[in-house]
Formats: sequence, structure tokens, C-alpha cells
Amino acid sequence: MEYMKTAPASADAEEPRWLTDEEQRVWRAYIEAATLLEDHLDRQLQRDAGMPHVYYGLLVKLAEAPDRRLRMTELAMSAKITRSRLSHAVARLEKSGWVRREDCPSDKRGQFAVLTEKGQDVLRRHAPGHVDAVRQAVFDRLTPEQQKSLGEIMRIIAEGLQPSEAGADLPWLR
Amino acid sequence: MEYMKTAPASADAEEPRWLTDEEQRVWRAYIEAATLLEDHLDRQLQRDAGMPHVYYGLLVKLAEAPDRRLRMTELAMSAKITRSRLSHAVARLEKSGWVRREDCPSDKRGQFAVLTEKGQDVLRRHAPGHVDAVRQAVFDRLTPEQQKSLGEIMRIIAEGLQPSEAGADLPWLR
DNA sequence: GACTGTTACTTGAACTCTCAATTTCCACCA
DNA sequence: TGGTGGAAATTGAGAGTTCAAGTAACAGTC
Repeated sequence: MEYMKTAPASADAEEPRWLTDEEQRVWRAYIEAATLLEDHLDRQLQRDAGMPHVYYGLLVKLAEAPDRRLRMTELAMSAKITRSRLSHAVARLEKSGWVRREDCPSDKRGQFAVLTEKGQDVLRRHAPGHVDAVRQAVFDRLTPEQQKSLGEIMRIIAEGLQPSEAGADLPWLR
Repeated sequence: MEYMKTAPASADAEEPRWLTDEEQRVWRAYIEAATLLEDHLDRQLQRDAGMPHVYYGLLVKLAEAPDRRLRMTELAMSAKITRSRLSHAVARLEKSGWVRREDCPSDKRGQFAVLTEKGQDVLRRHAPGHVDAVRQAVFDRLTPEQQKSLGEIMRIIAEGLQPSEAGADLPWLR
């Protein structure tokens, strides 16, 4: 097994802290649900809106941003993806006409990703369907306590994995 | 916004059940944590063991199976991935020498994926590091109650998304 | 004003995943 | 025995992701 001791403890090697049976069950449940859910939402959005879930998330971030624009780095951090991935993604979204790039006046290296009208449309048209999918898969099945709990747990995990947990750098954010 | 009402309700269109503020916070926390976690584990395993997290999971399933072998369909279902994806994955794992295919005697269409010695080695060598990563990212940060809660919640979500929730088909499983 | 190190972003190649066929075989039934 | 429909697995092409460079521009320093 992956998470369980399979060989007898040896005297000279440090035995790793394997997961208990119960921990394994939790972890497997997590992996399965996360896999199924990502898959489900990807398919839903690909079918209805013609883009994967991550791309949809990028449009949403832009829609929420002041002036519907964000610096590439800012967008990448906020979506928790690498800049490289974002570069490719924005290239694609640009090709679809949902995002446009603009040069940053104050820093010639910088680029803004800007949500286009067409991008806003796509969001307006497909948000209801997507919300439905999320509701059906998650919120409709959980008690209020479970929802609260899920939020707390996921926030803790996210915090532990944040590269730095700060927009404290990024000079151009004042 | 993605999950929130942005336009005033119109009289003639059914207004979708948007997510509340609190629900949005939970959902975003989930997406962020899941993204960061998948990424983290993928990187850890790619660096240390030379394969992504899903592939590692496949080896684990095989290691746990009787005779360290599983029919392709069975493995795909258990890992919650499509058969097509599995075909490609096993091809790659075969190339790395960690898995080998074997014909199924009773059904000439069938194939077994079998974990090789080399595959078991890779698992033995890298399981401790992987367990550590999972511990550090998840279990060490959660109270026992939170762990239990996470398990329950993810089981509920997974159940809701299971294509059929049964190994009840699959004749060759008795 | 020319160095040095850093930041912002992009690029291309290798790899992985998805989707829509395609191939091969089984099971049933007339 | 010879269809017919479905199941098991694979394939190939296109899309997305990663990783390791690469380019360009900023910021300070001498």
C-alpha cells in the first residue's frame, strides 16, 4: 500500500509516519471526490461554454477586477497557477476573443489581461449553468455545518501551501 | 461575478439560485486548496519519482490488488479516470518499466495491467516521501474532528458524482 | 552611463489529457 | 452459423500543461 507500512520496521532505518487506516480512508475519499469533481466541472464547461474550468475561473477573476483588467502576475497568483500556464491560457482566450492584452504604461515589461465584451457575454450566458452544476455536486448535498467545515478545512490547507501568502510584494499594488 | 447575481432580476427569466457570499467563500477556498494541493503533489512526485500524482496512484492500486494485477476497466474505475486516459497512462508506465500488460485468458478483448518488480521498487522508495508530503500538507494541519469531517464530506461529494456507484456490473468480478 | 541582479512575461518542446473514432471480441438469438 | 448489438481496449489528433530557457525592461550601484 501506498500509505501503509508493508515491510517490518527495520532497526536502522527511520520508519516513516505512515497514514493510519482512518487517515487513508479520508485521503482516498478526498482524491476520489476531487478527481470526479474537477472532471465533472471541466466537462460541463467544455460542453456548454467551450472552455475548461480553469479558463472559466480566469474570466471570472477578470470580471471581478476593477476595470475588468489584471496584470498577468496578479491574475496568475490569484488563480494559483504559474505564469507560464497563464501565458498559454491567455493566448487561447485571446484567440477566442474573450480576453485582450494591453501594455502596461508604467512598466514596459508588464501586460494587462482585459476581459472583452464578448468575454462578459460568455460569462453571463454560462454562469447560471455552472452555478447549478456546483450546487448539485456540492452545496445541495451538504448540511450548513458541513459547508462551514469544508470552508475552514480548505482554507487551512491552502494557507499551508501558499508560496508566500502575501500580496505584500508586488510593488505595483502600492 | 461567477457565482453571484450581477444583473437585476428580470421579470420573465427564471433567476438562477446564485451562491450566497458565504457559499462563494467556501467554494473559492475549495478551488484554491485543491489547485494548490494537486500541484504540490504533482511536483513532489514528478521531481522525486519521475511521474505525476495520478500515475503514482495507479501503481498503488495495482500494488494493493490481488496478484498485483487489475483489468484495465477495473483500474480505470477505481482511479476514477476514463479508459482512454488509462490506456495512454499504462503505455507510458510500461515504457518506464513499472507496469506490464498481460492478455486476459478468459476474454480475449481484456488486458491486465500488472505491476512489475521495478514498479514495486519505485513505490517502496518513494512512498515515504509522498506520505510525508501528504501529512505536511493536510493531516498535520487538521484536528481529528476536521479530518473526520473532511472524510465524510468528500465521500458525499464522490457518491453524488459516481457514474453508477456499483461494481455490480462487471461480470468478470463474479 | 555601463554593470549586476531581479522581475515580467513568453516561448518551444515534451508530456498528458480529451474526444471521437476504430478494432476486436463476446453474447445472444434466430 | 451467421447476424447484431454491446463491451474492452486502443488510437490519433488536437488541446492543455510543465519545465527549462529565453527576451526585455527595471532598479540600484559604482
